[in-house]
Amino acid sequence: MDKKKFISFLADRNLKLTRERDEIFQAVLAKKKHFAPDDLFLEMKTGGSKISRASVYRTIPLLVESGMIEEVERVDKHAHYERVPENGHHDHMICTRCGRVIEFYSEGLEELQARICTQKNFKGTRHSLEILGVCEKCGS
Amino acid sequence: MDKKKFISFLADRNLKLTRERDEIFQAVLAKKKHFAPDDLFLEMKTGGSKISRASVYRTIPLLVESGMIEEVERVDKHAHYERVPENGHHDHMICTRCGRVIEFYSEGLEELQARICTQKNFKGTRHSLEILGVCEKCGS
DNA sequence: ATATAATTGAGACAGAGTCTCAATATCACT
DNA sequence: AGTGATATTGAGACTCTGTCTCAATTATAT
Repeated sequence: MDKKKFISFLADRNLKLTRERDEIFQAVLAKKKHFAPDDLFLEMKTGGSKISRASVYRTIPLLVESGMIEEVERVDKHAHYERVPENGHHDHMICTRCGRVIEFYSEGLEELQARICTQKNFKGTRHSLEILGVCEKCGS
Repeated sequence: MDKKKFISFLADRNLKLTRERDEIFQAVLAKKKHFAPDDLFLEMKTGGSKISRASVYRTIPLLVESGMIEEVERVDKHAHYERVPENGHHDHMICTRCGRVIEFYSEGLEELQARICTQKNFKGTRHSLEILGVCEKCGS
């Protein structure tokens, strides 16, 4: 996902590339891990930006729709996002003791899901799989 | 999940079987579909109970831990739960157009996940898989 | 340069869920 | 059954995430 793609996404929908959207795009680009919208907003503010909470919350769905980020686990009460990684989609294991998040990807799992969708005449576009349990370190 | 199991779950943890917990247990038992905690609370109130919101919110994690209910999809902003069905666990497909929830179960999917957990030395206890997309009816 | 339509920020608002603490209820043990 | 130690409750204030409104501002096509 590069900026050109985001700009053309906006253009396609008659949306404007404003300074605010650009700032948010950059801030998200700098994110290496999961983040919550409100944290992003606070970080930007702290970093000197004049952005408003509303703009952050308004822009996030655009980033999702343009394919730059996706919503991830909600162990917590509120939404979390992460950049769609270059190396593609993955799922998560979440340790209920220490909160560690382990990313994994299984081709077999993806294929099996696709097959199940076909069976049910369901056009799956994305999915989220979270396995809760206890990680190696905590599982003494 | 019957009441005896819940009672012994409580006993194991030095928790008391109060009238309130019992009321909530019964109310949840009567639920056939997904429900949100706040709705449950309001229904109980409307039904004449003197229960407090705090008690409902406090009891729900106990029902989850005792295996009576599990948290399900969060397309919405808040948590939803459903009774763990007699016929066992299942996953969900969620139509992003009409909101319909399709339940499905795949033995293969379960096994594959178990295998992945083993590989990662992760003790999976439960999982939630939601496939988002467009259902048969909406996918014209 | 201008017109039009999209966008912004501030802050009020809404809704879910949590917390506090004094009053009360449960249960194990007589 | 009575008692004491401990768990639990309800009310409502509070927090936090997220949404909405609307007048002022800004991006873009022309």
